[in-house]
Amino acid sequence: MSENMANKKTIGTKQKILKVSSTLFSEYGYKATSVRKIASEVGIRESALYNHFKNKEEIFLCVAKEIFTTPFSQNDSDIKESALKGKAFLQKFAMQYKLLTFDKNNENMFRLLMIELFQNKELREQFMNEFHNENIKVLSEAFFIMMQNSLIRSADPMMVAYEFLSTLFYIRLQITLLRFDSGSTTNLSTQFEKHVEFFWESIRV
Amino acid sequence: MSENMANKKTIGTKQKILKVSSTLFSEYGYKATSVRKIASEVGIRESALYNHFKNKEEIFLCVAKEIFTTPFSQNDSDIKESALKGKAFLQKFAMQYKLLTFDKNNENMFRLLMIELFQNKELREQFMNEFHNENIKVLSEAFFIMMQNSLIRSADPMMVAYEFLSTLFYIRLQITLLRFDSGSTTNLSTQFEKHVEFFWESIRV
DNA sequence: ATTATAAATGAACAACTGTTAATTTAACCT
DNA sequence: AGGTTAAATTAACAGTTGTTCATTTATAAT
Repeated sequence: MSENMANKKTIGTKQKILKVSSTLFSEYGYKATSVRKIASEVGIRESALYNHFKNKEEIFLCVAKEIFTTPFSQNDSDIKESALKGKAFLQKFAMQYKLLTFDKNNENMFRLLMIELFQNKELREQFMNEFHNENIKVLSEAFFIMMQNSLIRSADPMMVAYEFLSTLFYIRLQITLLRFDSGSTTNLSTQFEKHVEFFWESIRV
Repeated sequence: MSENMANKKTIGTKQKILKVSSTLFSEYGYKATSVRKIASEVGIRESALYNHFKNKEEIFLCVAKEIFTTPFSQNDSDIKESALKGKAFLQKFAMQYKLLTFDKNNENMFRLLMIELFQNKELREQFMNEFHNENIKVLSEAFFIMMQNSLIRSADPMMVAYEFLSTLFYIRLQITLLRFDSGSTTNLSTQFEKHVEFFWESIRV
């Protein structure tokens, strides 16, 4: 019971530190975010941070770990099934991508990723693996199945996956940029759907 | 004569400062690059920098100005002519994009752009205007002409331009990331050509 | 009530930041 | 040779950085 309560309180401020840090890091980047700024927004002195984290970098690593917790993951049997639906699969995939783009938390994480991409080697590798390769894998499996069932014209599935994914990424980057300056994204928000339409017309047999 | 020589010397170190700064900024970003580091790599004391630039920001702005000096720019008559060649136009465009990607100086500038994209509003706007809109304009004009001449299937030219450009950007980002870690880009270097091939098959009538 | 433990505080540290001032060095023109 | 001027140096500033340490405060268990 003692541990429970103690933990509860600890986790309370610890979580608060992570939340505040996440916001600050994703706005100003690692270097420009000072431990004093974090502490002041949490409501404690900077020395109190060190009761919860070894140092600034540990805080950052904890925040960065959340970047790649993709909320949607499809297992292989799912893919096999939905890939048979052809266009509907692409629509679903693009819609999930769109949801991530407009989700407040994911938006912050994406911005943090972009800011620190060239500063942090580990982040770079994770970007390649979990952001790129993972999506390419899912997509190319789906395109392969579509080709087998003659839903789309035959080509290198990985190539097709690359083409489909790259535009999604570019749309997301542009939207994130616009929203960072509180700009309107009404024009771009339908881009995901338009992309699927265009792409399907490009590959369907 | 006096002014000439004096200027020559001034421009000598001034240029050297810009060159060194460009390298450092594009590796560590603005905040993490100190004036002392710049000065030491130039071979002077940090106070001597202020004989050439008002402050650190002015150095950065001078460096940043070079980001968008696109070495290739096509005027309207050029576009009209080469667009009629259809696929060849896309190949030429992609090849120029590829050259920029692998050009040492442009590579640094691109990295700097990515690093500071979410830190500098002016850079963000310039990215949108000169990096995105400018290319979209050229491409959509070309696609429009191709549609008029029934070289490609009819669609919204800007939409098609967007689709074509986004993949080029994504390839460039990936190559720049790999090269930053001295990774091999042999797989990706042919991606530009593959993209054109795939895309042309997607739109040709 | 006493004790044990975790969390927060205030103060200080050494290192680093961008920038300024006074001064010296070096190159050029007359 | 003397004078002018730009460019470099040395030294210092005030502020910020991440981090540590001794101390106090608060919480929960015995």
